[in-house]
Amino acid sequence: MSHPAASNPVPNASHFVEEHILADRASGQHGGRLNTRFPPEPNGYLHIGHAKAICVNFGLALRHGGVCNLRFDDTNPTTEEVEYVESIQTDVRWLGFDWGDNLFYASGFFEQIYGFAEELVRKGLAYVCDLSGDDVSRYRGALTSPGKDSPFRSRSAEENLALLRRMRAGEFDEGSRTLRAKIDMASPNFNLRDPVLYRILKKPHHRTGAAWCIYPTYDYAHPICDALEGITHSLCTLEFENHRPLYNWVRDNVSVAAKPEQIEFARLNLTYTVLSKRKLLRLVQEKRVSGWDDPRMPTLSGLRRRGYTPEAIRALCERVGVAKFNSTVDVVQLENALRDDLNKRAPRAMAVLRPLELVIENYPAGAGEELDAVNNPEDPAAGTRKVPFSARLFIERDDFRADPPKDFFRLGPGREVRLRYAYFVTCTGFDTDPSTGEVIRVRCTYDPASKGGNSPDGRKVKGTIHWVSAAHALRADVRLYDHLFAAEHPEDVPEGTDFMSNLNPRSLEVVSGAALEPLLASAAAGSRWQFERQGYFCADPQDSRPGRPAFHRAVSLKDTWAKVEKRQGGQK
RNA sequence: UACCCGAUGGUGUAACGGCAACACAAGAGGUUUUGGUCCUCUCGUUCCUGGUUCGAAUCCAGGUCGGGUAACCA
Repeated sequence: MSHPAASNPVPNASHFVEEHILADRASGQHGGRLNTRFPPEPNGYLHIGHAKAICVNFGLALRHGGVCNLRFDDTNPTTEEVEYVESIQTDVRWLGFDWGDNLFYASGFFEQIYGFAEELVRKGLAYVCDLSGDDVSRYRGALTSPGKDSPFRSRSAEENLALLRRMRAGEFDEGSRTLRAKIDMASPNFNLRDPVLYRILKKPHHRTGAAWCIYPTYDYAHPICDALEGITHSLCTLEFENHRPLYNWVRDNVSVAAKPEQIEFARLNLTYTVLSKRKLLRLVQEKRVSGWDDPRMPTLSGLRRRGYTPEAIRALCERVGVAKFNSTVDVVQLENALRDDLNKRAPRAMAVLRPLELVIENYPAGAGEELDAVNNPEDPAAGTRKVPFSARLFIERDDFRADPPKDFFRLGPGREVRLRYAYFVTCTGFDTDPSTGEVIRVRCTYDPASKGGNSPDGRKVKGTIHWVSAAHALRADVRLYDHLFAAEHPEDVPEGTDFMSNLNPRSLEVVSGAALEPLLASAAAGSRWQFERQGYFCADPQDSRPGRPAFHRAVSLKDTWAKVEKRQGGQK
């Protein structure tokens, strides 16, 4: 029977899952209700891939007056910890979603899940199997050949029930027995070749403590939790497609009233990034990053610390869409979503990352003044501020060239530029370190008539550069980041190596002694700024010291000049 | 070799049998006190072959290519 969605397109649906749901509601499926769920396993921190699942599940509920539950899928105590339970809640809230009272744990249903196991046993649909792990997998058969029945498959319901109860009571060793569904050892779908429902795990659980020594598997527990919570649409990723028949088997063979349906969609992949909890855990454990919240990590805590906004992440999730094609999104999409958001909101400030002294020879020594600067040209309501100016400034080392190429618009001998919000200055010369040849000071004169950066005589300059008064500069440490991985697809590696070999050795550059405009001394922890002409930066309390703040560069501004220069370099 | 799923510009998505659209990237130009922002323009014989139809990205058949699946992980 075809689904209503197939023959009756639904307007206002932005993707196939939404279309499916709207069709269900229109036809009265699930009593017309919508209840989704986000079911993380608390064995790691949430990352940008989870953000997509969160946005899809919570977003759908929000848009259509439904409910989205947060459920911890904590059926395997060997890898799960409370630290993760807490971070996951923090991250989901930070992303901007609220589960209200609908917080659940699979472990909260353990008693009922077990009860359904006894039901399956009584119905002759499950049996206790004494095969070892190796034998279970041997009996399962291969891709092209059917499996064969376990010798324990035909035990009586009474015997199975007794055995199951003894399993629960802890009478058997870990790994010595399992409860298995009796389905079809010859099924072309491996998931139906008598899947394990319960295994013996003599491990304490972070919520149920020592109450259990048998734990249900995902395939068995998940549909039951969904049904018990009244989930209508159980959304998951593509690799569970083959599990759907098993999902339905469990749902239909235990006495739960609800009939949730599983729908699969493609997970998010990003270039220059790995998104697997196992791999991220390795980066943390092997100390290739400073922790789960290292600003280079694709975790939500890392992105947050880096300066990403929840709005930008949600915008990305909206833009990538929901489909069944396994794709990889260019990481510049993420970066661009942040630029988009922060361009509108972030206050501007001037910050010189690599200071080079600029002396204005005709500006009265020892004098100074305060100049007006616009806080955000995109937002007039943000107002203006005063910036201190004097004869000795710092400018960006990159903004001066002793021998500038033709299309370099910045400062060079004899050239005139605008100091943003200040004056036009003309370079009169520069001093070098006699031993190294390095430029240590640039000299110039200013035009008093150009105060504020205006040119009353209509004179044009191609370049406008930022600056900070040397005497007023706030010294700070600034961390510049590049992709954590140097390869576009980090998992594409030659035989014998793994994704770790693609780590980018230059993913972190610490610039110490940047010169910032004094205003930044009051930057609140986590506040985000645009350092003019450079990028968006976030104040980090963890790395700051008194009088010496630290900033992370969340993302650079687009840099047309860098592109031009690179192209010219490539021509040579 | 079995089963399941998929295929639309460089990338990610849209189209619901009727002019292939949007975002990003790339390129060209314009505006600009950020080489930012903003604006304009350029960039596709919809994987192939055949069929149904007045008409196919869409429906059908066969193929090709890609992904997933043989944990007591989720």
